[in-house]
Amino acid sequence: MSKPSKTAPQRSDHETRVTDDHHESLRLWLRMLSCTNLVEAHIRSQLRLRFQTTLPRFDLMAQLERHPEGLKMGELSRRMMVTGGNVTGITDQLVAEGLVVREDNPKDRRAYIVKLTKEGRRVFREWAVEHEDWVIRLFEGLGEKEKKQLYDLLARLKQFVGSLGTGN
Amino acid sequence: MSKPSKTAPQRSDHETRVTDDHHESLRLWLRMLSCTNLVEAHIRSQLRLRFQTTLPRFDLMAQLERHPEGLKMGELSRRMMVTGGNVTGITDQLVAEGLVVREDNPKDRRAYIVKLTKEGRRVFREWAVEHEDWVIRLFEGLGEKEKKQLYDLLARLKQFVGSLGTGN
DNA sequence: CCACAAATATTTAAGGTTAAAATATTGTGG
DNA sequence: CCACAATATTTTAACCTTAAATATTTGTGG
Repeated sequence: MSKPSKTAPQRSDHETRVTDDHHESLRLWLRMLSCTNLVEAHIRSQLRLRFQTTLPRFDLMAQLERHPEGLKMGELSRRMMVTGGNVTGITDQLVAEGLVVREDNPKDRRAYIVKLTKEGRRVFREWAVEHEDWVIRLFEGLGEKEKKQLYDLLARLKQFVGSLGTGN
Repeated sequence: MSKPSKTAPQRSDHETRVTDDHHESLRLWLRMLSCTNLVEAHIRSQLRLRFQTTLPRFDLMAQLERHPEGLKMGELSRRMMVTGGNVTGITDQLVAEGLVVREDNPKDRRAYIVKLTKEGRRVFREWAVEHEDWVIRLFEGLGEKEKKQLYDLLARLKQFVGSLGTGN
């Protein structure tokens, strides 16, 4: 399907098809990237305006909110899909702001357990409600059915890309 | 739950554990974000390994390649969706590397015209071929029809989000 | 012509990001 | 017990990114 090939099919062959596919995938990727950038820019801007915070800070707290038992630095780094050194810096800030704590782990003194503080939980719950509102508004251009379609297509993409290994 | 099983692969990204029915848009957004991050990580890694360059550098050159007449700094910044100060730094590097030039514009001495050099065009053409190859492999998990569906859904999303204004 | 707003680009300060090196702890085989 | 690999985190250097402040030039109304 969709290999109509407006060009002279005098030799409709492998090369032609590969070339078409290249352009399709590339255009799809660029569109996906700009969509994500647009949404992300909105959210960053709102986090800054409304809560004087940043997306990585928010993201780290969101991970901890889903894991009340606490997470190690390395777990945070994997879940946030950033490198470990990065988590160190962001955690330092949040500790300084009193929103998270590093708890010593007597079982393994290499690894902390990072948790939200009481204040961190309180603050994050407020933020999360408003954050979800922004997201809902940003995706209002799609209907229920479209959202589900998009969700499912992205599931397939994610699974495939994830299966290719971390990318050396 | 209190014991982090070592065997569980644990997808480990933005998307884990948001299973409430009423949070469709949020889940969709988190999935979209992690898809984009996965693909982007692959590409950054390859650009670094294969060409010792970075995504912003590559992106700037890609914009110039599509506009042989040259672009002003501000145009680059809009197309790349980054702030102007950013483009200054990346352009400085590429000029130092001999891949782009700032041409003085006698019509308006506020604005340069930035273009690829001959060497820049040569190098970018090589890079672009391989870059397209990476992208097509990353999206091979989707069929033709699925790619088209995804492309169209993202078009709707992009148009809607774009219509909301810049947000601040 | 002149004052001044608008447009363009750069600089600055603060923070996010990475890969690689360094540090510290744990576990294991000999 | 000891050497040594594996694990967990931090540090470092380089780069990307932003928002705000600073020139510089252009255009316009008076």
